[in-house]
Amino acid sequence: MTIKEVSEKFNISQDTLRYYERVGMIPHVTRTASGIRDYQKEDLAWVELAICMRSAGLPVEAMIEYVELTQDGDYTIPTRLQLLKDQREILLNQKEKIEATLNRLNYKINRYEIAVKTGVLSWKEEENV
Amino acid sequence: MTIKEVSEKFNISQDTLRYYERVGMIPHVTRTASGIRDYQKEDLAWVELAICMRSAGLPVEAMIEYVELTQDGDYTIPTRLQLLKDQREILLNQKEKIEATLNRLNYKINRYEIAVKTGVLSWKEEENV
DNA sequence: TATTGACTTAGAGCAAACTCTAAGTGTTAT
DNA sequence: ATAACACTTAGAGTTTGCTCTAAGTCAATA
Repeated sequence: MTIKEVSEKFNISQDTLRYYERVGMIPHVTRTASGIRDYQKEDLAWVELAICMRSAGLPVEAMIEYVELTQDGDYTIPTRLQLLKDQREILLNQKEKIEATLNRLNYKINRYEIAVKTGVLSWKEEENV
Repeated sequence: MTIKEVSEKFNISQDTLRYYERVGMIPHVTRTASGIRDYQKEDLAWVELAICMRSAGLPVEAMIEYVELTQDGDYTIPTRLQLLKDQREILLNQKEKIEATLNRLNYKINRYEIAVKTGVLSWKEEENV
């Protein structure tokens, strides 16, 4: 699979794909004899994983570390496990922040909807609940 | 309340507090006769709202727009309502991304934990599920 | 065969959200 | 009253994560 096809498949720019590889967020991609990227199944799996992690907001740096560890052999498994647990912790935290903010947004939206319907703002905006 | 106290109360730098005010992410803060910030209850409510929105990852730009609209009077209520709904949409989306990534992390963590316990990696790492 | 177009690299540029610096003013404790 | 420290502003610098540019190679088609 060419870089163009991968970029279209995952809806991500070719630049970003090269960047991910360059910084080590995915391992080196398979190349043709003339040095052109030819993504294999495994390469695609790494790309897909990288996109998933990034879309959740995990730092590029964490993925780089994880990839390095996987290249270093099975003895890094406990370290990898810890890394994954740390990232999970970050995501659980972020999820809570989002939920708290969603609750506030819902509250405000509800009040504004009543205000739009009735023409009366039924709470002090300054409260900023 | 001085900027120092507010910074300690919310665990956010004084620089960031000044920055939020400068770019309009919160309305102008009450000042003493000599021009020094003296946060009132309402100012604090804005700060707290700004921090909440930012912690969920919403862009500074959205808060700036919201603050501008609240300063412009009640006729902007329908616009504000739409803005809040848009931001809620973004957060719901982000929450889904996080949940998808959490599922993957949990799967991997589980496999690695078994590997650490049994000494056998029971799946092909390349699968990157 | 020439030219079009996809690919390559190295490295510069950019946007967002802070974060820091410099130069100066105000306030308070000894 | 003078040192120490908090405050002020304007503007420069930093980090992250891309994104673009330039200069060149390679492959396929008119």
